[in-house]
Amino acid sequence: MSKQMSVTIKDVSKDANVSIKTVSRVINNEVNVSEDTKDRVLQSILKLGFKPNKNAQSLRSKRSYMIALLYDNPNKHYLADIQSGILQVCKETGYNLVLQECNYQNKNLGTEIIEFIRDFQIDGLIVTPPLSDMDDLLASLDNAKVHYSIIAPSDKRTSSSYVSSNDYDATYAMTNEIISKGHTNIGFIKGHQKHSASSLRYKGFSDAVTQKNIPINSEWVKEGDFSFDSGFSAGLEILDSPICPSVIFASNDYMAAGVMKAAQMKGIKIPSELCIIGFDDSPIAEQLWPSLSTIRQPVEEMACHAAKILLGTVDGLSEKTESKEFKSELILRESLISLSG
Amino acid sequence: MSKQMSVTIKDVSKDANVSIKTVSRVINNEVNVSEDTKDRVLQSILKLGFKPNKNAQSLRSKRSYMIALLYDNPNKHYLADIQSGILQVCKETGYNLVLQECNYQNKNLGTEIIEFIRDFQIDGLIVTPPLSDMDDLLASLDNAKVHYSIIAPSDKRTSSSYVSSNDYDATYAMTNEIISKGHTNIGFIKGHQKHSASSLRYKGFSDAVTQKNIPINSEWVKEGDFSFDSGFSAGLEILDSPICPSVIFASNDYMAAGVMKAAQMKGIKIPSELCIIGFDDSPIAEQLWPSLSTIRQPVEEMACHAAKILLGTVDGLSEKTESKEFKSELILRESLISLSG
DNA sequence: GCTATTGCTGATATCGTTGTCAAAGAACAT
DNA sequence: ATGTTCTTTGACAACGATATCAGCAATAGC
Repeated sequence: MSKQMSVTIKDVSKDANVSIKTVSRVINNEVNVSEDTKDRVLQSILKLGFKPNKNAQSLRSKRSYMIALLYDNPNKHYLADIQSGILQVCKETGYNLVLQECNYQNKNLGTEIIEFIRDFQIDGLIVTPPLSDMDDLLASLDNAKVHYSIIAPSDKRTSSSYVSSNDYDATYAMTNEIISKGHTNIGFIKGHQKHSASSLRYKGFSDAVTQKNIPINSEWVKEGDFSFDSGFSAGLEILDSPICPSVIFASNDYMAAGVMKAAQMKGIKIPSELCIIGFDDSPIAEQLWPSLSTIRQPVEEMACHAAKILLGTVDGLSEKTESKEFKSELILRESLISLSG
Repeated sequence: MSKQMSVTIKDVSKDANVSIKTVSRVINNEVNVSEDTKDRVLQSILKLGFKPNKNAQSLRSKRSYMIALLYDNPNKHYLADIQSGILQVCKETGYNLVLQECNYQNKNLGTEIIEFIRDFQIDGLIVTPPLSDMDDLLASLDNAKVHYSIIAPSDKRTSSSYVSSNDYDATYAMTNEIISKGHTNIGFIKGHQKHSASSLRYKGFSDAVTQKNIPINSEWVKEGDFSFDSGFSAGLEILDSPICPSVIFASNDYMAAGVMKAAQMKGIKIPSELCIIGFDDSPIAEQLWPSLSTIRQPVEEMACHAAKILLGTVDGLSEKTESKEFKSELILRESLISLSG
């Protein structure tokens, strides 16, 4: 054991008394290897503790066994959930995950990413919002024949590999829930313009109220950017209106938390004087008091599925997986009650 | 441009009319290349858009230009900050970051990690708590001659490559701040046993009160695990005591948030009836109402520094960087006020 | 019985770099 | 003029895998 040399395919071939090519065949599960030799090779592999050298494999076969996560998202919990989901699949399949932080305003993003993929021979990408909405980026990727799967794209028809959630249906349903509790004065805080989810969520809300003939008061509709601070200032603005709504529906939980803080600072009691609704079921939703009613999206599962889709197209061994829309779930907690009086 | 072949060192060597070895010398900034030929080669590289193939480099030189982040930490914000810090340095140096989630209870962790490093020829590791406290793991790494740098290790003397924070000093100072505001009935919620930070933080607290001859009421000292839920239940227990403390100091912000929720559910007013202190200056600290007094650690900077240390030992080009202890900062917000009456 | 097909196997080239080593020329000392 | 050292350079092997292609049995088809 004085030599720290690692075991190579050559050592295995000697031990099993076959050619290196045959060992390679066994490793890669190729057909046309007799059961007999296959067993012999597998035994030698086990005996010697052989592990194929990934770099050599990559060099020759142009595959790196690495996928990258593309993101430009300030929501750390969201990202962490995405990462967990992907890592689960990676662990099962022996792939590895590389992080690639992007700036969606970067003009050269497409070329830079393609360069990155070439440099490291990354096998595939998982694209997250808001990058999933950048058609020109996706076009560059298509053009360069890069494998990728998208989480929550705006336009599902353009791409065959995606996972999405039913943002529209979710806010639509939640809005009806709000209305059923007797509320008619409802404020809404939109999310970041660049996220397709923002417009979908708003549309679900506005369609629901419009169908019940409830007017939308434009003073109560503000634009945020999914951050706590933007929710906080939007909340202050709305609560400064001459007449206040009895509910504010924010497009995510962080903004809802901002609204809650704004209300509490103004001495407005929640939920008796103001109900607040969020979106995402972030940990903070349950940690606030009163706890936030919100909408749960199975983010981790979605990421898991996205990784499976990607590896299905990239890896011959993995089974093919279909695109899928995930259903959201209404979570009703303390911050929403029936309108009193 | 019909052929999608990438430019290799061979093409460059032809274009510059030198041998491939000379091109290699230029790429790797080796000495003993005349200015003249160096310029010529650099020009050709630029002209042809040559990028060395990382897999070939790795295969031959046994370096992958990848470092891995080892973690087993449920605190997603903490991890996200760590990742950001490391990624900054990676971006500058051309390295890439691979994530490796671990289970600190896994008996074979050491061998599995070493196997992972061998498989992907990972150049170095950054080890985060609680893994940074596992002496046997670090011993395995030393034994396998793996390069690594540690974030917040328990015992700074054993390792030369680490970044740490002054947890003890920070809680000591904060406790004095609390006492200076007239409080003598102080509760404390410890963190996860396995984290060295937990005992350091508690010791800072207990030393400070003991020095002022303030007794520690064991009913007000609970053990949590850094999670919101553990803080919540510890909070409930403490607040069920016959006499309540006027301050509860939690070992991190999530547990502090749990205490706050527990208090608010019981109708206890914060901060007039109960002050709450956290640790970490997580985003939630500012998002709660009243906002949390806490202690800020420069986590992202620390991670940045840890990455620099690692690359200094791994990469000949990067400059050597020293281990460092980072100073924490007291953040005084609404949740701590002077004792009234 | 002879050719065509199929299944299994191995020799050798190859991927794109870096490492080894030797050679050529310049510079310097004797 | 000669030997020694230093600088600069290139030919070729090597890293550890996969790809190509050819060879050899065994089976099938006529």
